[in-house]
Amino acid sequence: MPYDPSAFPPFAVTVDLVVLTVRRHALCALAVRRGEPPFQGRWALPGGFVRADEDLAQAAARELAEETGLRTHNPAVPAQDNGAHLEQLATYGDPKRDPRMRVVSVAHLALAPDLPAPRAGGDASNARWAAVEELLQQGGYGRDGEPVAPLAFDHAQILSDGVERARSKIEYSSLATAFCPTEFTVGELRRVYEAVWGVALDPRNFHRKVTGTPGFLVPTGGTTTRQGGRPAQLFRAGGATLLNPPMLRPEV
Amino acid sequence: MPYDPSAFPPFAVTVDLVVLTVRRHALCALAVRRGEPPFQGRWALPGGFVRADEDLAQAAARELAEETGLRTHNPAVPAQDNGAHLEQLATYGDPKRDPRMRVVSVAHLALAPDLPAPRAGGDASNARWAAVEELLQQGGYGRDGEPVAPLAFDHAQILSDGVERARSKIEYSSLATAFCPTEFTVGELRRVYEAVWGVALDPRNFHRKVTGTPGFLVPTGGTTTRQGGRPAQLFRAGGATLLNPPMLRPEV
DNA sequence: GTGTTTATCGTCAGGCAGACGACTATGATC
DNA sequence: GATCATAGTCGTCTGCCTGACGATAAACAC
Repeated sequence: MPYDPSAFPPFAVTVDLVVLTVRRHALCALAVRRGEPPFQGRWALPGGFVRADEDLAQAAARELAEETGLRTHNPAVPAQDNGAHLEQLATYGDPKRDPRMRVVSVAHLALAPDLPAPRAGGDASNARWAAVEELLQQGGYGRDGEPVAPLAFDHAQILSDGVERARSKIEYSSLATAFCPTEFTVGELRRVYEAVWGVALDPRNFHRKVTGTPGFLVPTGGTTTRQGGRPAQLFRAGGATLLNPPMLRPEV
Repeated sequence: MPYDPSAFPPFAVTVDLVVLTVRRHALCALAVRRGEPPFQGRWALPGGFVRADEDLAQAAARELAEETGLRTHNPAVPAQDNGAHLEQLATYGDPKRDPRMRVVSVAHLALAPDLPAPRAGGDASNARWAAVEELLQQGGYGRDGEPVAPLAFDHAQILSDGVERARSKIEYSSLATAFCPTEFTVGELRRVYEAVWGVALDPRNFHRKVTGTPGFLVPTGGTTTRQGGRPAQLFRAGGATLLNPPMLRPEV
């Protein structure tokens, strides 16, 4: 027994993605250039319509795969593969957020290691990793001196919310490992925290903390010198998802 | 320039509400009885369609007012009034969650003090406060011996997510005061924590903790004996929204 | 007055975090 | 190959917070 369609207003439902990674000590987000109005030529978050037979999480995973080639791993399964972490962020439904029609966007947050190069449907020039700081500054000039236009729609707000979610969530969960390759060193993990929080952490206290938290890190036995200096132990993410006690973000 | 409506599937968008309060030392949620199919006669969370010109938060606030008469206070303004706290929870969009058609529900979480009596559009017999524990148990028997039917749709999942959000959020924010009247005692606040977490807390350590956290509580100067025993100081919620250090939920 | 209830203050030991010294093992440079 | 720079790892110390719990205070019921 379908509803009388006149009994409620019809909406378009989309998923938008905040895809974060850490590159060159900076927190970066995936941005795509819009090829059509509105906001033609401006940068935006990747996203698209939810299909008729699709769950929201499925739609987000599909969009993520289309834009980056990344698989999503099931949160119930420990992070063994190189898949990205994906979770729902929030939903944005201001009646005027899209000038064309009523669109409700279910934003998702994805965290990925540095490996992948962007590929927006095969067209790399229309997708890039940009420093979050750069994407969020209003009307300034980017690192290359070009003027920076604000993100399309309410995507600056969405990106800001996603970054805040990531910043707080790595405090009390093992999510920071989602930014790292399968095997990583304590120093690499520390640089993730430093990039996401934008602070400097004491390497000695950090090492004590993460190696002392049960279930956070599992040593693989191997070592690496890819960061220079003394060889460092390699670790994989442990089974723990919630850190107790949590990592403490230094005061500002 | 409107979209071609055939370019995307149309959705109905609703808001559903998880309205929590603490009554008689138990965490309770507002439930309404469904008057029509599907799930006719079953209990469900209050909610309704988002109107064409309405923001999601507006729709949630409107539904909350319709069901409880509660005003919502702006999170930017300190909680001076008796308004409820309202925040977006998560969005549920499984294609089969409503058998009639494709409905995406943006669930919201509301926290309210004990005062209000339910009034589902004027019909009190179709709305009630029920212990969360009772609403979430599958196929058991309630306190009154009546058999308990599970909540309609995916509302058990939504309620469960809302409760979990509340449980974790009172750890690191001053949100527990949203369950209290404007003026309250340390003991009353402690009983809120005990009801939400389902644990017993040491009154002495709790008192030291909350009175020692800057910005959490502001003494009003008054006292009360409404709980019996020695008169207790009255407090209002302070300006702080984030607690640092957080309240610690005891291990299970 | 005695007992009960609730609020509030104090004490003490254990644990964790921040600050920081010291040592180790690599690659780079001369 | 000696020296330097870099990064990793182990310890120490001190202060703060927490949990456990004793003791006191101020109301009410009888």
